[in-house]
Amino acid sequence: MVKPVSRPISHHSSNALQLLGQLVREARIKKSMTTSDLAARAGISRALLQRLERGDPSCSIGAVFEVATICGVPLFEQDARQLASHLGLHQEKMALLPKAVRTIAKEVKDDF
Amino acid sequence: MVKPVSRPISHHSSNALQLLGQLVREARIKKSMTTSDLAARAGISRALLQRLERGDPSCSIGAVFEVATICGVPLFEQDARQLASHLGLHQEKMALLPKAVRTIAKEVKDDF
DNA sequence: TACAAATGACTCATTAATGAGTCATAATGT
DNA sequence: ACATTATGACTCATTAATGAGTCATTTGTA
Repeated sequence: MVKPVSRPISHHSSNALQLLGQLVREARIKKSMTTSDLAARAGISRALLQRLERGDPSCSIGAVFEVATICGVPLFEQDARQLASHLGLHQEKMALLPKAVRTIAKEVKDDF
Repeated sequence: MVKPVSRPISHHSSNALQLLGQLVREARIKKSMTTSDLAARAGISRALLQRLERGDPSCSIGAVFEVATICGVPLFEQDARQLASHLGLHQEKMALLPKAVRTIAKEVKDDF
């Protein structure tokens, strides 16, 4: 009965996770919403919201982003319209990139 | 055998998810890493990485952030140091906020 | 062109996340 | 100060995510 080791995570990622959680919490309080309120609006359980705000890495990103959106926490851009247009631009941009990455062939012919 | 309806998600959240996935993919290609390479470095499966890049909302945010970090995709700030300091500032800031949000008591005494 | 490798898109078994519930404690408004 | 409500922190059953594997297709290069 050993408790399985959780997925290792870099310090930087962990910081980002915690910051996002705090931003959500701050925004929630600023809007005078209870944890139950926000959870209900986001269609998730209160328990999950609590884990979100704590910066739990195992939460689904969909849930986190949805909550952030409801609270008005900016995900990438300040403005939603910018987000949508950025998505479009990137889609066009991606079309120009190579479809597959080619790895340097591992040293052939060194069998002497 | 009905396929369970996936968690409803707002358009805005969906956009953000897809954008993040594309940024990861773009960064990966720019660094000439294969999906297998990046997945291995992040400690996840190739299948999960593919779902990440597609913007799948069900992926764990820990996996997504870790991959983004490895690729050098900025999560919030441009600079990692800013991220860490922001986290500190927010922690102090939070100490000043109310610990609990109080809901207006539901109309009492309307039983006539 | 032909070959080797990368990608995308699946299935399925296993593992982990989520929801529901409970309890103790802390915080708020009256 | 008191009553009420919010919060935090658990457990556990259920549900969904993840990893491993496979196959067809596409891509880049010799």
